[in-house]
Amino acid sequence: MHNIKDIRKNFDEFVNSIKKRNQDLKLENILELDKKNRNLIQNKEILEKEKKDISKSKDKSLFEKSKKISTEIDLLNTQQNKIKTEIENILSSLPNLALNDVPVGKDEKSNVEVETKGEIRKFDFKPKSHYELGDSLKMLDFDVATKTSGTRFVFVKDKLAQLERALSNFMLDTHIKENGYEEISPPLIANEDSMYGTGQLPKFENDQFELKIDEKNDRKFLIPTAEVILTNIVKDKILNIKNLPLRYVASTSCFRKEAGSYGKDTKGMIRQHQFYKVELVSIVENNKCADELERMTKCASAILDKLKLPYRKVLLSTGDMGFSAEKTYDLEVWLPSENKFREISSCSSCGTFQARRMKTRYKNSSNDTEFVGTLNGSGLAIGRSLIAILENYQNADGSINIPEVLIPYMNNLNIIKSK
RNA sequence: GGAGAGAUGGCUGAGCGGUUGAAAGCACCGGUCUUGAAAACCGGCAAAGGGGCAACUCUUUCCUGGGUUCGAAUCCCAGUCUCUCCGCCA
Repeated sequence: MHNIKDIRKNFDEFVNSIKKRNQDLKLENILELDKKNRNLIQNKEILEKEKKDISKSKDKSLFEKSKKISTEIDLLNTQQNKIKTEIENILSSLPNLALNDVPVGKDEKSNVEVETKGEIRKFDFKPKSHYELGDSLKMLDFDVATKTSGTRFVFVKDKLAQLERALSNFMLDTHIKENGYEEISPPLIANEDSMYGTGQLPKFENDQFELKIDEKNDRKFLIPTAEVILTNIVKDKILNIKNLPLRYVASTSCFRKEAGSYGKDTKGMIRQHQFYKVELVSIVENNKCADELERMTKCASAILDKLKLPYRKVLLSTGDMGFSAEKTYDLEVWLPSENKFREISSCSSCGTFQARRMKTRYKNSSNDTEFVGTLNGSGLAIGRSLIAILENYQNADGSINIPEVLIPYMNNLNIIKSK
């Protein structure tokens, strides 16, 4: 959420920056609405003052007049509320502005590779895809998932299910012990307010699974990422600067409709309606976002280092970033079967964008109230990690070696073979 | 599902229909004292919005939305949430 005052002050600049996010916007009338709004506020305040003075004076002869003023105020109020909602509707649908060091571009083609790490393995046989491997191991079952649930679901079974658990525990342990994150096991359902706070609503309602609960007002959604629930921990709060930064980690299921991705990644478990993800969230003083983003990305990439998976780090362009982000690094892991890098983590700084929506503030060193900075990142997506291990650690006979760091989490199993 | 209780500033917690934006305590900030710290004492300390270059000033806000009243944190109605007890259940 942007501050209307800032927009008012630097309108042209604002329009320019928002255009970089590829928004076709109808911003022309926001200044006009703002002007009207402020006029109404001023008129209202005059009347309110008058009314207040009358009631203070306790002068009975003025009571009738006060009544009249009340109806006038009511009138102004309805007018103002209408305009205020209009302004809010516009503001709440505007994406965050990109930082200056973010490459400008329409889409992922303008992303900038920052670094490549790890060794891409040379196979002396044709590497199979994860779904071929999973199928021959009889440990990934898409057909039964289709039967019980529909497309874009999968049954992970036996040793691969264990591997999935192992990945989750390994990542959690690492972030807790080495990176100072606090472990949270959160609700997987978020209310409308929280979804608004992190920016999933109102614009991306179509991507969300909404629950039918027998309640009148409060809408509930399955979380598309733990970011929603972890970030909203601090909703409506004024935090003590001493407690910052707050760093949370959670391993949760995530639920996405993947609306609009028809025909994309339909094979395998790259793109599912439900998947596990270990999520990192940081709440920081707003001038520390940039540093925290570097730190967070390192925390995520360290997992790939430990798993000895080859990957590259990419700085997303203005057109490829998410709605709430001001700067985003993606980590992309190498998938031999596709012969390319695929996203496995996305780390974003949102600046004060989400904090404004959530009303999360802190007192700075001179005791002024300021909005916090929020960041979130995957550390990492579990499903895609599983895929990456299957494909990168496969042997010619279809068996899978277990990455060294995971062996203790697999009860010392070091290879997965079909029975 | 049945029966009660409650929702007030960063936190805890008073509150009478009329200088209550709100007592008190804690926390926080500044000062005195101290070699330093602590303690003690003194002072400051809500947020959002409007106007003003500024000093400053005005308005709104005591869960939310209605209502009564010249005037509502305080009275009435509806809703949301929280807690306690009973029942049921992982």
